[in-house]
Amino acid sequence: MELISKIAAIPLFTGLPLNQHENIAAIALQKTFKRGQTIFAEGDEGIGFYIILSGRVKIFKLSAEGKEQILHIMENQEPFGEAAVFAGENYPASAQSLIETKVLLFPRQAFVDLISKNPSLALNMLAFLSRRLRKLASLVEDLSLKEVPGRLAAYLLYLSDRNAGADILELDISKNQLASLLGTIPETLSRILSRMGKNKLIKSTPHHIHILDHHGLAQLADGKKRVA
Amino acid sequence: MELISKIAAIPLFTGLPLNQHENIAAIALQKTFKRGQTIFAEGDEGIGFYIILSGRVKIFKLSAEGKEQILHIMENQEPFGEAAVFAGENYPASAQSLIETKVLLFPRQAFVDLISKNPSLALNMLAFLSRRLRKLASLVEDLSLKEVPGRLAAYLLYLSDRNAGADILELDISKNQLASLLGTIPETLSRILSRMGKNKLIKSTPHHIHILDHHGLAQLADGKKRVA
DNA sequence: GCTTGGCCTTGACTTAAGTCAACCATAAGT
DNA sequence: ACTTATGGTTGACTTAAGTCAAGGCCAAGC
Repeated sequence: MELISKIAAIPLFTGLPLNQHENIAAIALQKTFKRGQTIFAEGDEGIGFYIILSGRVKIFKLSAEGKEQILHIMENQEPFGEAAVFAGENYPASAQSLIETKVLLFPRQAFVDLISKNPSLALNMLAFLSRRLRKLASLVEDLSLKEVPGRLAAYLLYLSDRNAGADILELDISKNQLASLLGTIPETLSRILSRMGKNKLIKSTPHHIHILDHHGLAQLADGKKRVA
Repeated sequence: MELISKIAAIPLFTGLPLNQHENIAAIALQKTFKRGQTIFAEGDEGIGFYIILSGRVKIFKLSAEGKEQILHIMENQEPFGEAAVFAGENYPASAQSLIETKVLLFPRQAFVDLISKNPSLALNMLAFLSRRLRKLASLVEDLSLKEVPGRLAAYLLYLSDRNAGADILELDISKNQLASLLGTIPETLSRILSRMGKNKLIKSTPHHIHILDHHGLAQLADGKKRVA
């Protein structure tokens, strides 16, 4: 069956005995969300966790006044909502699709049963949670210890790294969303992009950013330089 | 042996088959750190993870200019440094003892072996990592979406909750450290404590904070009010 | 007793980034 | 083709919180 081959390709499930893929497929539910749909909201009961088959999802928190802080942007075959499965009973943040998105939903109890019979699945999950923890720790560091130009520089270098050091980056999220990911607002982001442009660090167009000076961005990212 | 009974009492190890406690004890190393000692630094090779037997440890990040952001304060029987065991190979943040501290160190590979043979240990660990993830997400939320008075109010209420809703809180960390935990600096913290005092929300003394108005603090914490 | 050094507080000043508001450009809908 | 959103940019202004500097307080040590 087709679902099994999809599951076999998911990093979280690599290294498992092959027959386990069937068991996993047996408990998974396929779901589709259109652009902008809420998958779950902070505080909702944690019915299970999700893996993205295609599309893109933001995980975020909202303030009382409606300001949004994005914690992660999930793509590809990444899992999300796991924290609610293993601790507490509700989701610690909200999830919304940014574009049309297909996911697998793994109901809580069935997945816990599965994991308690598969040590290597447990270890995979531990690795994923640990990586998530690292990313969040680094977000805290950025928010607390860097100013916005530094955060942006770090993010651009991160994108470049993910694309084998490419100089031309395609922005897969809107600049509004990027501002929210960086913990700022669109106006500030816009001003800083333009300052970076004047400093010949980057060239910004609506959907792409061209990196002109990797080294300069790196200095910005770790606070060794400022942008005029 | 005494070590085994200590291990049996640690939350991470509850629900395990009794004979496993011996195996756990067999791989644990006891260590003692004096006040102010570095247990590991960000980027160090992750040799294993720790559980606190007594004392207090801060987990933190440092900026280029030396500003510090505390991610967690660990006490009692809490584990730390796990992220380095299950993903990546180095510690994502630094750890330093705040007072004299005794820990157990579990070497990486030995513990991974143990966990892959004990599903309930794996599930316990998943629960701990998930809770850590929640706490970090909430720190991000605080840093990004609340101002300092709101963060402080939230922290005071959290302390009060942990003490069965007590009104008189003993500060177990210095105000300098508290400032670092809240993502600010001692001067700002000091000013805000004094503003809260003038607003009859709290009464601050060197080592204690007396909560006068729970409701008012709660409103501050979720941005429904401000402090003059 | 006096001195030293943390720790904390207070004041005067600076600054990064947020708010408010106007405006432009591109894409979509009638 | 015109209108309407939506996303993005720019300018003038405000503000929370940081910096720099001075001073107070208490405990530890000579």
